Amino acid sequence: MINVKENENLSILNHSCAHMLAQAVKRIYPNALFWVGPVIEEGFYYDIDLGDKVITEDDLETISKEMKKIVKEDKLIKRMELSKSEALAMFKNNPYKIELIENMNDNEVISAYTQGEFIDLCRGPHIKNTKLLKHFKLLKVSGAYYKGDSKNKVLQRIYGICFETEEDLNKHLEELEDRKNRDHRKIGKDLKIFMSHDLVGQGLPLWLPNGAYIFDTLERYIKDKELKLGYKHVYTPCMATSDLYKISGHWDHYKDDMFPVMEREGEEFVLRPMNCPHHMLVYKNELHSYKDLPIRIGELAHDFRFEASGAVCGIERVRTFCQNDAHLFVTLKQIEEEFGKVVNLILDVYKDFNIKPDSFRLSLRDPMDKEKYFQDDEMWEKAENTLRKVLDDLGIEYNEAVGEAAFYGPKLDVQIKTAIGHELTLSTCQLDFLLPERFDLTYIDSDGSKKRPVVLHRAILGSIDRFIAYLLEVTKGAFPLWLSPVEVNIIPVNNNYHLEYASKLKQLLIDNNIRVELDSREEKLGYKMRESWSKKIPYTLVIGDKERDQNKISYRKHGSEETITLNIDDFLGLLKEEENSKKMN
RNA sequence: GCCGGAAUAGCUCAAUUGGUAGAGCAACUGACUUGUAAUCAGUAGGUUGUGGGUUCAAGUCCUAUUUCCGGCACCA
Repeated sequence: MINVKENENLSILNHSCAHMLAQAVKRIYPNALFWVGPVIEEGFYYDIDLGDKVITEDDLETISKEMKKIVKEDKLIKRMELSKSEALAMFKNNPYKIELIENMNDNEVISAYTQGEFIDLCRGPHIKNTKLLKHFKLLKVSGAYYKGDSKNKVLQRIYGICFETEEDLNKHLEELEDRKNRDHRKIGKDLKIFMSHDLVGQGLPLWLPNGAYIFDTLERYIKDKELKLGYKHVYTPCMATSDLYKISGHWDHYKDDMFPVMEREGEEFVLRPMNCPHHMLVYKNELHSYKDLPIRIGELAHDFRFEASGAVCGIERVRTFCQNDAHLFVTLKQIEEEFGKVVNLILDVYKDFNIKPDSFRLSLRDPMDKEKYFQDDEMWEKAENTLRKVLDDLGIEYNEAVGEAAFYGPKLDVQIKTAIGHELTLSTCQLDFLLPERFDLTYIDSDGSKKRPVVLHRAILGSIDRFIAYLLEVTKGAFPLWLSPVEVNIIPVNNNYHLEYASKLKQLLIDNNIRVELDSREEKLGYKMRESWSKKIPYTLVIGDKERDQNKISYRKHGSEETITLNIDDFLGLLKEEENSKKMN
């Protein structure tokens, strides 16, 4: 996928195209007031105040036509430089531009660009004339909060993209179309992974047998890894009294994003939005010696969050989800080593799934945000520097994101990009000095004194739900053998002659723990092959005279047109080997 | 939640300006007995998301609501 921002020529082209869009909008809506029109990874947009007017898809057509006219007019794009007072005078009718100008330094040279009758405040640079903007497309329109703050009014935002050639533009539009076919919602429906129903509710997916198999297999996979690394798994309730979250501090931050309180016999209960408080109590259940630490408590835990209706998306963002959660209780000295082990576990798992993350993000607090983050500068700096050091030592490339930390501590987030371009966190590891304080957690140190442990929160697969969404998109539903709900599909050439042998084969595969189906419907072979292919079953066996008489099997692998004939034992060996290797396609 | 758009058979989609809701696939029945990406014929399938309203007449217009889609905001 193209990244316009990383390509200097394309950036200039798209920025100029944003100006041309504004010019066209101004011609059609003379009262339009313009805010900003930046270049983004996927082209450009312009935020516009049109009063009560709302731009529709139809209006995009009209605006596009006007833009094409401007291309034909071949306006020269000229730069002019202004003093601050000249700029203020020139844009006096546009309060948005005035605001931008007022925020500039008094002695700064302010530039503006003109093309025909249109002028826009802009740093530049731009292309020479509008003729070069021929190959553009307006893509979508939406409301966007002024300055990105939901308390502000909504401006009209128009998105578009511009290329140097017609071919580049068409290629990009095709890619956009192709992304829709990789969307986990489409694949999840086609392959019967999950469903939803109005009567169950928004963001509450139902896992169908295929999806449930994948879900369960991932759970066993990660639990096995964790067991080997000394994790102990627990089961804790999906609910608790609201007091638990008042102690943890989550209540103050997130009560509006939780399902509302259920009250019975004078007690208040809530569905849990996360598991940290439960695990704190598990730790607190016994007295701990420094010799016991680190203690690693894990749980595949179902959580409930009342996500904003506009945020819910397939199984990628839901209102009930299963976290691959764990809390590591460590001494100060163990932080670095344990954090490093978590990062290594993440890398190990990513190797199994061939995951190439978009970025590693070190999420820091915003020191200005006194409301979200607990106030203890020393604690924050210590925590942030520790994470930084471990990442540096491990040689991991990362970017730092101020204001992305949890309220209780900084974290490492592994970011991925979905097929339709959402940036999401897959794995996370968070350092926390606060909750041990809130829950008064202690261990007895070697000198007999009580000490406070530190907590690492971590999720490797993140939420199983989101992880499956990701897998659906990168594999397009063609799962590796070990995760495939059905591994082998047997098709007899002719039921009259081959069904008996095919049935025996099926039983043999079942006895060897292979997930197998036998398609004995009275349909044409070609028809059944097509269906087996479209269900993305890894191995399709065709069983006829040859196989029956020689006690063999013939298979075709998903994605290949080659037919291979093998002895049954060899085939079983092949399946076992492929399953164990966890090889991705 | 905010700004828009959409909702028609299990799925993918049709239905001129308001005038008898259709097709393909899937399902079912029958015929065909087949060696690798759709055999043929037939049958059935719907209170057009839901509730109100306008009209002689509503899938189509108005209204409320639910869900979905595209963004924005949010994401412990």
